[in-house]
Amino acid sequence: MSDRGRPRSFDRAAALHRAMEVFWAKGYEGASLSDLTAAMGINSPSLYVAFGSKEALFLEATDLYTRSEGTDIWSTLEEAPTARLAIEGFLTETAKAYSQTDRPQGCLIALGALHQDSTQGLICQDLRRRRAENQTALETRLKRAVAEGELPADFDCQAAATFFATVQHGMSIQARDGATHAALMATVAGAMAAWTTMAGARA
Amino acid sequence: MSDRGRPRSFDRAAALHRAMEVFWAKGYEGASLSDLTAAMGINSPSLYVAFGSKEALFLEATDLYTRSEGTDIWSTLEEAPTARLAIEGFLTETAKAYSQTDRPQGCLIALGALHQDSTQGLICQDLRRRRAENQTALETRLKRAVAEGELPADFDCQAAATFFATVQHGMSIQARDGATHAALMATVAGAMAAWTTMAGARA
DNA sequence: GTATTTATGTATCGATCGCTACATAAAGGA
DNA sequence: TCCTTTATGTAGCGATCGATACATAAATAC
Repeated sequence: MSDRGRPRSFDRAAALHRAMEVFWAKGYEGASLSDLTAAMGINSPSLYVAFGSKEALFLEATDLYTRSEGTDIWSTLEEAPTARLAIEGFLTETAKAYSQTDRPQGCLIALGALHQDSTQGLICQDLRRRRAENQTALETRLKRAVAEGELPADFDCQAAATFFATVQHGMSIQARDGATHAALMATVAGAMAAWTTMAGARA
Repeated sequence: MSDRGRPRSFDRAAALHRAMEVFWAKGYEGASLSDLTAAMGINSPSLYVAFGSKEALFLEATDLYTRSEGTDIWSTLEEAPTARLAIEGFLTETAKAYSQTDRPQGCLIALGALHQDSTQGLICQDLRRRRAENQTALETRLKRAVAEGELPADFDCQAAATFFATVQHGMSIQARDGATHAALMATVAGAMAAWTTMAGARA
């Protein structure tokens, strides 16, 4: 059914990847249609036929971001044998990813659209949902550690998840300010110093 | 000399305060001239005569922000008797300020303009400078504690300052996501748990 | 072949962007 | 009073915003 008509003359996946990079570097409102079409190598009608609107393109770009850029960070969380190594790996991978120089610094999910606006309510809402999901993933991993006996029963998983998620968000701003990998790792060390106290303390 | 001509018919300081709130809520690029003039209760020519340009208005607004909203946070840092209380007070005041519901959540300095752009290079640069100054203030306070013997001589003041500054930046995003005062205090507790380890450890 | 469907390139659309020209109003200086 | 200076309100500047109308091109269906 859908293979009728004139075939698309550009690589949709490649164009989406370019769009993701533009949104990542400039944010939703900072990325103009001119920026996007120039980077994607297409004209605006092609963009609208293929993706629908700027808003839809952004949502699809963030989804691609989550599936591509986020995997190293979040797979570490799940696969590490202990919660401590999971958190440490999660933050270490974050430091590595955020300081890569061949791509925008910091996280698209964290920095893409922070200022709520009537015209971009959906965008802010979607990014907030993704941030909340990430924090939930942290909390789930910590709860698993409690259930497995690695952490004490009175360990406040929600508070700890909030803390580590907040640290990661701060690292996005730090990375945007040009922080080196070493500087980001200083933050990771600080966060893991907190772990030592949190995991060792008893009520 | 300057009291010649028709006198200004609006309160310049009050108008600047309104402008600050608009920039705070919407960011630099998200705040349009229409938004600003509407909030300030003036027409655009009055804005340009009184403030010069949108860019100059923003710079003046951030300066006002630093002098007004930032004092509680940063005075605590200087006045607290110990470094531990200084950091704890600094973060506690941050949690209180960022969760006020009668003003925008989070920090103007942290969230005002994160995406560098050809048209707003000065804005980004100015905010980065202010963020760097804040981190330096933290580092200076910690160095003082080392000099006074409160902290060990091998305490890594720079790394710790980076960590606490990053936590505060993360709290801005957390606050923008609607975090309650209690949620922000969970992050503060995490950061202070790090302090316990950092200040207690010996090389 | 013809009809249908979808994509592309050109050339815009109306709306809004930051900003300003212009005439007028309201003050002090002479 | 008249001149100069500064501020205000109206009205609109050129540029750019996100998004489309339109004719044409290129595929399948029949």
